[in-house]
Amino acid sequence: MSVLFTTRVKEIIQQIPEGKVLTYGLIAACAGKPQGARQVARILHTSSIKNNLPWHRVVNRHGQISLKPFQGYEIQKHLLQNEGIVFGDDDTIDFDLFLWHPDDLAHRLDR
DNA sequence: CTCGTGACTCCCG
DNA sequence: TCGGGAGCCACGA
Repeated sequence: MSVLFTTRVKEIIQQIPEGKVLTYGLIAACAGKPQGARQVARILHTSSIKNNLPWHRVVNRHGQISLKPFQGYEIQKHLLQNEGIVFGDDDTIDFDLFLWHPDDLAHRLDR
């Protein structure tokens, strides 16, 4: 509430632990804009370089990498696998195992 | 300030 | 089941 949407997005992404992932929509919702998934992607794209964010831990709501092949797809997949995340036959991540569940999410919204 | 773009998501047919 | 269209809004030029 007291901070910018952009700032929140960065904070949330930085808090994602290794071996876990989050979706664009979820991050957007946590940051206060359930419809801002696309903005998360843009913020991520621009801020990941400056702030050195773990952008590879962010995937779309299907549990798949949104990037197209030769556009970062392989890199992200490699980084995730390197952290212990497993991809299914359709390059899908199992949310039951790897989706990050923020503990104090509700509490975080008041910050 | 205005305009174009996009690492998403939802809704319909 | 799957593809196309529309909405969303931050960022860079």
